[in-house]
Amino acid sequence: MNIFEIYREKLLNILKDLKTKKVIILPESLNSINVDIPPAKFDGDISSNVAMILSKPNQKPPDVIAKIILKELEKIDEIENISIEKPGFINIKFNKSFWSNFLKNIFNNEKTYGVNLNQEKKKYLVEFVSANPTGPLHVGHCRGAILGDVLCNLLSFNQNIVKREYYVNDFGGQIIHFTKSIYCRIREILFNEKFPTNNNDLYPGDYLIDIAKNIIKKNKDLKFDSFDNISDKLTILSVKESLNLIKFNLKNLGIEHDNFVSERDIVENNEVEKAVEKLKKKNFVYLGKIKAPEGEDNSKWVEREQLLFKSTEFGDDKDRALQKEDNTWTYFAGDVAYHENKLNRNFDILINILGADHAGYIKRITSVVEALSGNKNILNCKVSQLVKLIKDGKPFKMSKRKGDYITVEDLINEVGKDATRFIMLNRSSDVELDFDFSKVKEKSKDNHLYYVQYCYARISSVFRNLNKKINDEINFENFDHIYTKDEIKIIKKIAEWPKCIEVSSNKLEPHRIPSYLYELSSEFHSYWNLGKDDKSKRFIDENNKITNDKIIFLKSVALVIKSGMNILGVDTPEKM
RNA sequence: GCGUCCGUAGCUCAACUGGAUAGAGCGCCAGAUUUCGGCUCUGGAGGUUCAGGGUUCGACUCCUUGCGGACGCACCA
Repeated sequence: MNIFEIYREKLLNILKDLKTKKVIILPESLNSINVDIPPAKFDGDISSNVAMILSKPNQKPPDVIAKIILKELEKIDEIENISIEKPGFINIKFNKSFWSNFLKNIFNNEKTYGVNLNQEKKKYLVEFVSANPTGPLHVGHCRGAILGDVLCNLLSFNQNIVKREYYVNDFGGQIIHFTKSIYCRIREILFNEKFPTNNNDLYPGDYLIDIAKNIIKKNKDLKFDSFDNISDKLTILSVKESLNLIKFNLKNLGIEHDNFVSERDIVENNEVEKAVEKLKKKNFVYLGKIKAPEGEDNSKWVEREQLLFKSTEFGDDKDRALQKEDNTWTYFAGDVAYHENKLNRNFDILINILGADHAGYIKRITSVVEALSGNKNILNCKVSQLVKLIKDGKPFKMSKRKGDYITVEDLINEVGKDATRFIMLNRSSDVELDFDFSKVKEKSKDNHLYYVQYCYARISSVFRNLNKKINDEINFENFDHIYTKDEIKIIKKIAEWPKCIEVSSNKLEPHRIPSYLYELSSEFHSYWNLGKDDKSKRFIDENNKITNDKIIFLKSVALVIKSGMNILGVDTPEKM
């Protein structure tokens, strides 16, 4: 039940009809014809730009075209009034009973209200977080994690098949350093050997001590007398422990991945060789040299002949190295193999969520996916910009105990899962985000999460006071109630919900959802406040009764809020 | 030097892949309510959308040049 979609269809049918009658000529594409919400001042419910689009091919001014279409639209019963505005917009106003029919239709199929049913269903693979398994998650990972999770929720809400994936970088230099750090901590615990403080490669964080203790406890038979003897086994154990830490953090954020892919497995299964071989066959690999970047300190730069991928053919600014000096694979080579692995699993769309600091990586990875698949549009990378934490108007750091990081755990302990998720999603991921602790904890209109949750709680309280359940069946017999102007304003907002979902999922930009929910809540609270002065506008009357139309009205608001909050992964408590 | 993202009200940000007179919240001003200057409610002021040029019926949105800010620019992951 998307009234914008329905009326777009109706318009297109009218156009096709007029075309066969040779009244008008249609342009090649009808995509730019849309049905929208008119600005509030025009007293219309929906509007269309159709006349402007048809103006050129027909060589007639828009208002002339608009008048032709208007005549056809007038035949539709539920339309009360049509007007043509300045350049040629057509504004449609529905009659009053339209809105009760609309609500009735929502509850005919309440589970799919908002779902874009006309959209083609696809198989998505969303890779997100993929933080190095060398410690707990910190705030920097948090925004991308939530963005990825909510995109998945959104896509599956729209009935697509979605897999959440985490790429575990359990291979390479960082992991060796990490394992060595764990080894030193174990020696510290078991043999009282002082942890080296002069080695910058080692990880200093205190959480390593906990990991070390866990490993000792779970592996009583292991001997820690030589790093070389134990490093293979210890690497696996260390990665496992720190991955557990990450999974715990993610769980507290309400996030669970379907699949963890290990870089080590990719390398050890010779998938890198196979992927590079494939690129070679397609002639995208050669031996060559890379120039040092300009404007930086290049004193240490050594130019050297090496195996390169021709990413410049796809618009990258330089070709990218596949092999290191010692002939082992670069991180990029591993990622090439990983993406070949993804491609072989037959998804329609791959989505990667990256942090702002990895934005420079996008060009080469999209290049290589295009090279491997021949498909330019299969991989879609989303970047989430930085988060600035603010307390008392100043940027601040929370936990010194755990190194310089502010961890996800700190954040959740401080403000909770729901607030973290809601605030992180409140802005476009393209924009830096201020995360203001004092505001997040405030119980006022300023706190958007609180305001939306409060709306749901108020609705729940009505049902509670009446000893009714919000999920009780609705009686639609003889339902043709005429809603008031104030109510219709809110019902119109409810009608916008499918549009909000459509735009959010097409652009992969879920930040519209919190904004939408805030607007809906705001209108609902205003309506609620009207009941202060005007008792007829209260939901429960003097005799402690409620009318059927008000139940339906309340339930429709609750339905949309609940459904929106589900997508955001945020709770809707019935009492606050 | 190059690449990516951003620049909108005093502040924090929206603007439905190019639509109409650019919208919210906070702050400010004026009222209402209130045992209070706090909370809540109603209304109001506030804009050359960083600057210039271009594309068209129509530009915050697209192209181009410049300015300003953030991030990145190994064989590290």
